Amino acid sequence: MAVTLKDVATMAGVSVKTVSNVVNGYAFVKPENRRRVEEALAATGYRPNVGARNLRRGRTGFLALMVPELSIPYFGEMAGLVITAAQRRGWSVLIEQTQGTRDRERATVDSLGPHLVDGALLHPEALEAGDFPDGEIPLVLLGEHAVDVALDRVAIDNVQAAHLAVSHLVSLGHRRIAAIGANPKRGTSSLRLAGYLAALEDAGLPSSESLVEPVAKYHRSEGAAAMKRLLAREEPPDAVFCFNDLLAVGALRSVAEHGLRVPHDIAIVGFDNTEESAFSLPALTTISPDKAAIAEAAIDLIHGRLTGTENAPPREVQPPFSLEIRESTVLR
Amino acid sequence: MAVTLKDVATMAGVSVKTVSNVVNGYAFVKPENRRRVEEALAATGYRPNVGARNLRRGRTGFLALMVPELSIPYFGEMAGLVITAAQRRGWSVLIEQTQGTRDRERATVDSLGPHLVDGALLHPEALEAGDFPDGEIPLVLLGEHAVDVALDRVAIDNVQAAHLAVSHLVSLGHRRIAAIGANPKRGTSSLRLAGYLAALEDAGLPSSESLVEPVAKYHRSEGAAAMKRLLAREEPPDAVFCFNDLLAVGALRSVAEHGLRVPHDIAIVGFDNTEESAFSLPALTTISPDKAAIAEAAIDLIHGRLTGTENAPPREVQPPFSLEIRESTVLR
DNA sequence: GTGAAAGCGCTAACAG
DNA sequence: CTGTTAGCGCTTTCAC
Repeated sequence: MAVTLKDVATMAGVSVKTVSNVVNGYAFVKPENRRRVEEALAATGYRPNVGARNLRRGRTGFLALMVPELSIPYFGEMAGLVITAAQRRGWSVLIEQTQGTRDRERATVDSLGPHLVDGALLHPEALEAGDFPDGEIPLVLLGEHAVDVALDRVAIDNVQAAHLAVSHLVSLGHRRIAAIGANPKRGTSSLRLAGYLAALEDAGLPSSESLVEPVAKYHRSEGAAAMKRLLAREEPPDAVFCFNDLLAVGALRSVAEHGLRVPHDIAIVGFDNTEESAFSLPALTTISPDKAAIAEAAIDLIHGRLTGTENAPPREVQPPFSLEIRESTVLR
Repeated sequence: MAVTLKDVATMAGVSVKTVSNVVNGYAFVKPENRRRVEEALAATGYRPNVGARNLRRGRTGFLALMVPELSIPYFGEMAGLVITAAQRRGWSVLIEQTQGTRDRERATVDSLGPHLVDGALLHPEALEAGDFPDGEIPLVLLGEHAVDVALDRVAIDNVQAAHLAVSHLVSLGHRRIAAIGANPKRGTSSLRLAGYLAALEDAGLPSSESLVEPVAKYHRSEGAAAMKRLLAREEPPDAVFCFNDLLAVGALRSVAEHGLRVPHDIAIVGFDNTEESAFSLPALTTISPDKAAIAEAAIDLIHGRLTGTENAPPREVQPPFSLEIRESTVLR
């Protein structure tokens, strides 16, 4: 069996309290006792029972991170950064996958008691306003989801980012700029769509939705299929703004299979700056959100709620982003 | 404050035990009482305190998964599958990242008390035999790491897989087959290297290590750099076996930048069949381990240790793998 | 400075 | 069938 505080106390000939004091770094312990306790600690290889400690303290030491799918590069990268950021505050991270379905998201959110985790970072895809539990633990929303709920939120300015991406295409002289990624079923993509339309309008280009290709999922295969549809049109576009890098990678493939070249015949811009996008052929021009800043901000928000002013109004943090210009729009 | 079992009991006018029985689905409860308890449960919105329950039961409901980096596609995909497999057994998964350094791996492994998690799946990169703690909780090793320690282990047959990949290249008529990925500092790549060398030998080709390019990390940039070195040689290879897909993707880029074509001038094979590899240009021929089977097997092993015969000798499971033939070796 | 004792919320005996 | 009673291992009053 595992060594308990009591075992150590008996061995050192002191009370549990004293051992607890030593273990928790309490300063005022008689040197003599401290020495004996430390010896016993070392001899037994004592390790605190985190569960018991947390039961007593009323915290768990865990944070939950809810994402659609870890196999999607953006979420894999974000999860890695969140884990790193959480670690600095002494938290371990528990990951839940929802596949982006409302059912799974609701089930996950419902299971998040204050006993299980101290807080949670949510990347919802389909959750609606009423689905959120009443603030037992601090929740932070990640990403652009448009749901209207009074929670802390961290996301880059998606409208501006999309605007920047499309303006880049405009400045390169493209006139028929399509978009891949609108998703009518979910509010998810509305901001990027808005930024796209606004940029066209600002450029004096016809900003209808006729050049917008919807997709069901933000996966490579959907990007490829959408690009095929675009290329089959009477007047194919001369540039495409994809709502994420995965879609853009798929689009790249369809363009190549069609015998056309990027960026000569069609320019392509992605979104997320996943590591993969720097190595595709051609490398993708893409919106690069400061992912580390997103992770840090989210962890800080949770930490703030837990320590400071519990009932402050919801905060919204917008980390910086930039446009990473690569070969898919500008040939080196 | 959160609702406790006691609150519900008071409200329903029964004892905690009865409420506990209802909550835990114990069959024999007087219908009348059951009804009242269920009402109270619903009225209060009671949710069990997992921490307390586990403290009592001596289990935690958590499993740890240790990987180098979640942003590496293979690990992102594996983590996703592990979480899914664990969920079916009622476990939540805690993810720890080590960057593949021995220090961080050791720190992680040391922190894995029986109080924190019920078991752990480890994907060590640099850990050595003596670094493992003495079996307080069931540990399962993932991947080909060559360390010699008496633990359950799940990995495809890396020697055979590498052999298959290289034999494919041989059967296509290639004679100067290089390898990218040997890593002298770590034992990690020794099996794939062995398979590569064996395949060359079996084919009657000179199997020296002269065509082997070492890398420090299995990242795209290292693959690109290694391929550059290969292309700068007096006699460049006509095919390359990369020890993972990331290296292969990097290699693909260097070949393109060099003005050569894959597979016409150089054929390339990867390893892992990450989703990205199906969409690179050209799509990668790659070894495809059955990742879902790996995840399932690992979870089953932990489960087995926890329920069944604790002290059975270590088991080694070798899930199936296959060769996914794509454009980087055979033009469609 | 340190010990004794209470109890965090829950489940597992053990009576009844 | 159900109530009472002990703890799980820890931290925290509160005395001494």
